[in-house]
Amino acid sequence: MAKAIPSRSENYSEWYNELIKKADLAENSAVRGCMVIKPYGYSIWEKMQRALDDMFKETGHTNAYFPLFIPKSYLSKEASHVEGFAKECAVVTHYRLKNAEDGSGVIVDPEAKLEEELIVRPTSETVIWSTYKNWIQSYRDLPLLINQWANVVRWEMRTRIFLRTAEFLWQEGHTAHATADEAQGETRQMLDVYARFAEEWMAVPVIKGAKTPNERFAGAEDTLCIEAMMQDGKALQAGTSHFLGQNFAKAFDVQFLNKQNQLDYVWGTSWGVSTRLMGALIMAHSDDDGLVLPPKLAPIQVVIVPIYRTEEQLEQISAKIKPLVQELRKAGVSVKYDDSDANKPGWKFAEYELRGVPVRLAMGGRDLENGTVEIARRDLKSKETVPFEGLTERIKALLEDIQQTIYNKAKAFREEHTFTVDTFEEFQTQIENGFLLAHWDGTSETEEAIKEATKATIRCIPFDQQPEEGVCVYSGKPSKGRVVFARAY
RNA sequence: CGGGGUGUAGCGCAGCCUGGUAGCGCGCUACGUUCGGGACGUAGAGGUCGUGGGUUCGAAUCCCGCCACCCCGACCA
Repeated sequence: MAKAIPSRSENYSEWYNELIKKADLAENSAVRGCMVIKPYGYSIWEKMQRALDDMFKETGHTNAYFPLFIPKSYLSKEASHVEGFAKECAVVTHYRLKNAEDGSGVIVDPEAKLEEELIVRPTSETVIWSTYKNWIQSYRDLPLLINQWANVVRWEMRTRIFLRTAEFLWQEGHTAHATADEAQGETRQMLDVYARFAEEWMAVPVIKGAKTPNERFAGAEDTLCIEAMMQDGKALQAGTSHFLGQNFAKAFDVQFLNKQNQLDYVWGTSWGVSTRLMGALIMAHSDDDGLVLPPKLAPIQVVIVPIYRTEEQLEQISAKIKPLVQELRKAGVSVKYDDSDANKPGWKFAEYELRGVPVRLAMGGRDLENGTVEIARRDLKSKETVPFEGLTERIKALLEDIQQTIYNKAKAFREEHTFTVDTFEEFQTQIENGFLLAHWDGTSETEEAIKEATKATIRCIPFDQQPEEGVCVYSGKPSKGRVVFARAY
């Protein structure tokens, strides 16, 4: 069998790039740093969107849409926000083109300069809070719980498909509340939603925690995150939820009359996950033969391949398979019967493995005689011959088992690659291998120094941190608990 | 944005050093044989050699600019 993609051990990032191309998920576009998400990849994203959107609705949010363009003056209203994003903004300066006089093509019409430049949104806090000002007068208008699905642009220096592209798709929730407590509750609630989505749908275990002040979102009082481990031991920030305090309310003058008839600024949150989740999904589970998808997000959960010599044989097989396909669909299983004559069975097997289809059935002459079918699972690369009867129930159970098995595998991997370290020497050798739990003195200086020396950052101060007296792995100063260090994407 | 590398058919590559008819494998088309792990034979189709200049009788090949991608840094979801 021809090797379709490089192995993870040979070259991890080449494996990642080739896998994305060969599995038909996405490709680079003609535009620097921007990707084309292909139909197969996009259908995974749609499944993610659907599940997340349902969870947002269940927690009381509604969707809305705000403009792509942000007046330049809005961005500068919140001081630390503009500082965080200024270096990576695309700016619209003109609104018209014209034919060049030398006939060389079209040029920007210098006559058509905008009075005020427009920023292509890198995130929408500013345009949304400027709108909320008009929507909120009273505590009766609160809480305001809104989400939008959108694209944003951040002019990154170095891009990687799905993980960091100049344009990416995401959702951003923006909420306003009457009290700090309520906003903090919302911040935590949405982080929990993200964690549940990552673990139950993506089968990716995550660590929930808070960012250090250094790593906080520009304009936030507190940033919560979920962190996942990839198969090279590096961390990927999979979602963030920010408590904005009254920062944006003050910057955009969003005040309300509370029940005591006093004027006060509202409390805000924002939270988001992006197409970066696609990168997490790929890197968490896939192997050297291709993609491994959790059944809950797989566009095709079951593929059925007939094996035949003659037209008659194919007809006999199809006569058995087609009712099964109907039955599976009725049971909510997405299934593809690949009876195309274009490729041979062996080719199809390899192709669907590359695309990460969780379950494959094969039926040939032998099975016709015996009333059996061959059933193979992608995650373990195992196969067995089973009776044709009762297949629907068997497949439903198998899909659940695969979902759980790949979650358990990813979790076991993370545990095997998480180390408790107490000396800086240990820290420096073990940081190659995964996550480190180490004491930290709580200062930005130490955090920076460790980053400088090891390229590792504090991924989060975990919520489930055990109170434990200790000394900082770097400075030797006192610490009250261990934080998670790792190299990150 | 700094350092290194790559760009030739849909994909993977050779040719470039030493300028002179653009090649190989896979894929594609047709027909036949095949079909339980990426089949085989025969006959075909497919190229502004990334792009713009320059040198030359002549440029994929030599020189300069630009663009894109990959790897390593700094920055970041």
